[in-house]
Amino acid sequence: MRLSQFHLATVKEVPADAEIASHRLMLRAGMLRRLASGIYTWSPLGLRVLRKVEAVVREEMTRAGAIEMLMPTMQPRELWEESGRWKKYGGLLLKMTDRKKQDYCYGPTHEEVMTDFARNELKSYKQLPITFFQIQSKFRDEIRPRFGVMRAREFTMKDAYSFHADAESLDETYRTMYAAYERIFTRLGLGFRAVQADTGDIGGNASHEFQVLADSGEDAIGWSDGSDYAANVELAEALAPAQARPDPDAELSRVDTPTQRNIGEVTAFLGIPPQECVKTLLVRGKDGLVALCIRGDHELNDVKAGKLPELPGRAVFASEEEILEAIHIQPGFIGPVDLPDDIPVIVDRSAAALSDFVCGGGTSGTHYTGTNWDRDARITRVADLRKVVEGDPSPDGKGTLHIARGIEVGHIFQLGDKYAASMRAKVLDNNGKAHTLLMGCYGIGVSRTVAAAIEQSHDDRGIIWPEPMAPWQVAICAITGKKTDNTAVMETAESLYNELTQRGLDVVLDDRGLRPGAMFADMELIGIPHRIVVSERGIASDTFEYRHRADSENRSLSRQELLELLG
RNA sequence: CGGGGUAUAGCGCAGCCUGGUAGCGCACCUGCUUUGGGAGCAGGGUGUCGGGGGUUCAAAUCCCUCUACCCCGACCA
Repeated sequence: MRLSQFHLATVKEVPADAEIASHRLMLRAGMLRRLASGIYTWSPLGLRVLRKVEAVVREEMTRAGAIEMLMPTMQPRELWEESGRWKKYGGLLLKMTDRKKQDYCYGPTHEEVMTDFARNELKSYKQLPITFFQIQSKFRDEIRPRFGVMRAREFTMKDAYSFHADAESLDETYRTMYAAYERIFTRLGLGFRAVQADTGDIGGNASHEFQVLADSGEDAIGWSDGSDYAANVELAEALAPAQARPDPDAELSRVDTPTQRNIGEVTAFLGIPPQECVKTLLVRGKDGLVALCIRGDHELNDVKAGKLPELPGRAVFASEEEILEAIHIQPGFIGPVDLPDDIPVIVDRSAAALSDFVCGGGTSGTHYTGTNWDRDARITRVADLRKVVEGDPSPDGKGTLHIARGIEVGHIFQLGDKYAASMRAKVLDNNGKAHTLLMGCYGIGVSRTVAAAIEQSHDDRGIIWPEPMAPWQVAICAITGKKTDNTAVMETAESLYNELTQRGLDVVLDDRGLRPGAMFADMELIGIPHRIVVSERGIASDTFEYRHRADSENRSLSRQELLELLG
């Protein structure tokens, strides 16, 4: 590619609303243009990168035995009614109506269409196992799109679906896909970690997320330093403290805390550490309010809480009005001591292990000290309710947990018969008997992966692409200089360009005739891994100036050395 | 959806409080000079001041309203 024939549109200034490095740099490099909230145009430069990611994904999926196909973005309501997700999927599902008043949605995922395809195409166990995949646009009407393509509403996803006669086969393909994902993210040059994950709304059994490690990541993952245990904190189990609860030795007494409503204020006021406090959170249960008690220094894990049998599948905090109506205690002063008997009290393992603790006093402006379970307060049940924190013991008993931030770029699930059963997708076994298909699904956020790579690899000058993702591997900058006769420079540059291209390298020739500083700044901003400068100076000494994007020094190389270096 | 904010040239912003000729930087166009780290000088404005309504002799500015976007919290590739 000759840059003079391309559309490169870098900018020095960026829109003020770009918050994170990848979004800022994608805009500055001119990879993206925002069309509407969470909806982006990929410029020619951006598309080159997107296509590189797609190519690696496609290659590895094919290597893993998956077969590419393409499903529509528009999906009829009937299929989503069959699976029960037309309503259940909620506001994320963008719905629309055609001129005949037929309802459709823009596909946020393709389990329904895929299962419909499978039940029509697959008749016999002899066709199994089989895995299909596609790379295609999805639309999810996110409540709050942000960070450019990191959390866009329209985005590019690779989604694959496998079909099986039995659980062993599903498990085998799941492991194959897991390995394929490791290969994909490794090949793309990303620092990532596979972690155990919650199955969320998609449902099913086993599930892993592939998280690119980056401080700006929206997910928190817990990993052990003593084993290969790693899990999304939504899922990571918080074990009960090793030591048994000490016997009570304090009297229960009520102290005035006139304006101290939260743990920070109460602990500062009473001069005690937060781990000696119990906070009581009221959430909406299936039947009235439910109290959740956790230690003052811990945070509620709402995914774990949502799975409690007392809750309707998700944890939603009760409003102040609901609380006042039900128990006549102001939030901030609620404790387990004075709760009405019809409110279940679910206590986190760590909170249950406390003695002589501080909790809400049950009347405005007071707290209890010296509180003890059983003697002073009722426990309906002890459960794992909190988020794991740095320093917790690993749930597998080996090592200590650490918390890292991650960007979820891939997610694989064993769905089992979740969709096949409701949509009656069956095949005949070797006895001619119909069996419901088992299913796995495997997603990669292709466009998000582009942003994640930048998040993980950039500096103050711009993007530093891992070579397999770079829009071009090599940039040749032709410095034509002040003399009118620059034929020598251009001829040398073009001959080098031709030679490298013939060797299979993806090369861009910057023949725009800009000043050197402007060329260098552009090539650094758009993150080209290898930069070669062709100038009169170099021609005079029969060398090329070379610099890798990650280096800070130039190297002077002969043509032969250069060719060897670039392989 | 709750809370906070913004909307003026392609981008980043000032002007608004205290109503009176639409402005700055970058980018862009023309010319000359310049050419190894985002060049200099001179000239050029490309605008429905987000939309609608109101107050006023006069509205970017004051009032009402609508819309869009952004940030902080509940979703997911």
